[in-house]
Amino acid sequence: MSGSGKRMASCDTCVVRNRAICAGLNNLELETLNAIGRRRNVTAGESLIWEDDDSLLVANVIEGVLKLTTSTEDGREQIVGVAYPSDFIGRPFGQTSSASVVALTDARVCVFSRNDFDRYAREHPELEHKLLERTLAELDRTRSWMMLLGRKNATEKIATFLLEMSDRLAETGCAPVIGPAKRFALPFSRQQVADVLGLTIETVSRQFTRLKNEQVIELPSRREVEIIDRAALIALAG
Amino acid sequence: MSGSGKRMASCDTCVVRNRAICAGLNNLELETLNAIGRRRNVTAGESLIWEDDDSLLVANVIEGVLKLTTSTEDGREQIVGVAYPSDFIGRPFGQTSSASVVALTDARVCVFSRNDFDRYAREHPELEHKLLERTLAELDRTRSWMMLLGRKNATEKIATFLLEMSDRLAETGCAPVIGPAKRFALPFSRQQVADVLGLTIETVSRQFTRLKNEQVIELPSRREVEIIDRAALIALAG
DNA sequence: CGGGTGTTTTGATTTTCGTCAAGGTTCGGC
DNA sequence: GCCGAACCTTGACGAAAATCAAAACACCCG
Repeated sequence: MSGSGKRMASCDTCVVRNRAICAGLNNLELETLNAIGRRRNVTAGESLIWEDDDSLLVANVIEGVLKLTTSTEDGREQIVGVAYPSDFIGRPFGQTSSASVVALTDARVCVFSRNDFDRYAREHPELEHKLLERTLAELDRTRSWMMLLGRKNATEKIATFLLEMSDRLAETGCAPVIGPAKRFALPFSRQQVADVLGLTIETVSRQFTRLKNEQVIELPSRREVEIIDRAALIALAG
Repeated sequence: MSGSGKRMASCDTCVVRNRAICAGLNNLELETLNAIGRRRNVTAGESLIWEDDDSLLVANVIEGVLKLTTSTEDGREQIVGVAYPSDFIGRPFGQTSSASVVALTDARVCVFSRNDFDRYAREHPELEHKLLERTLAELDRTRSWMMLLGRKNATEKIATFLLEMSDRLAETGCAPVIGPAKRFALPFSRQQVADVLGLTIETVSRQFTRLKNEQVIELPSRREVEIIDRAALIALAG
């Protein structure tokens, strides 16, 4: 038995084993990684990392959704990223983290101390490569979000957001879903949607209502969205 | 002689040799890298990479400043990044580039075909590591810019922008400047400042005028800025 | 040096979204 | 099933920035 006590369950059974940055490691490498990490459950609303803290942790998301946020002193908040299963979170390599990480749903993560992880990564180029690819992809996504924040109006923001949600949440589903989700549960409150899009909660609410009235979407409950007219949504996304 | 014809001048004399991702490579490694890259001059306004193109190139900036932009079909533009000497540009590893790259000033870059670079990088973990550190830093910067785009008002945006310019341009100077630049030449037109901040040119112009009237800055010419009251600027940046 | 072009500034007006305020809805606990 | 708290929606209003328009300025080139 490699693990004892609080060490994590074997990576063999990990549901993100083939999608996270640990994909491609052989059994021996995986065992070493196993030895420095541990599983942790985070309940919705709980913080995993604080802004400007020394960023002691990095982690892989196994299950659930988490938000990355930055805020100003006077309390304005902006969500700068969203982490889904198999995503990597935290800031390796010697900087303090520029964002806090808070669970939006109950979540399960596989955490490492930053130091342990840094050391391990430097010894395993294949893992660093995976991390690099992931970071480049995240940078691309972030940049296209800048376009949204800087140049799109409220309607375009909401439409773009709903389309992205429908794509991202489809990937997460257990069944091999073909294409984007038509109906899904939002992992965000209205305020959090506002914090993603750089809007106020009132504007978000009004836009949702408007899209519902125009039969573009249906809102079966507060947290659920059904896309009725995807083409219209795409047109509105600009 | 390793190089013939259009191959680049030796990296030995490169001014960013110790700051770019090639720092830390030994002479042999550098020679191989030398063999797949070449120097290129880009004049102000010229494109190096087009949005959604197959991104055939990656490059290191040797001298000058370049912008990374994305645009919507209807012509709205957002500058999503700015590259200074020693920065890396382009999208390695198999994706199409999500932004176009255009020179703001005359610039000199050291370009590689994406395929050559990818192959070389995978064989040189030390270089991949440098690239990873750089990408992580860029992601941090981009995220703090999202905060600005989503949650700051015009005054705060302009103040933050001027402070960042003063820091970034100081680093670039030849002399070992201590601290941020008090006076500097903007590499951006008013329209480009607007495209960085998600504002219109008129709003940018009015904010500049206002800061000048309030004696926070001086504007010796269209492209020059002098920071008179840095503390006030910091306070305004929010 | 002067004229033409493109850029920037300034002004007037409109639009969008934020703010403030009140009323509903949902949900969990007792 | 009722109560309270948190969350969401709606409305009226106001402020900030966008838009539209025109004038002023810088710069290039003959």
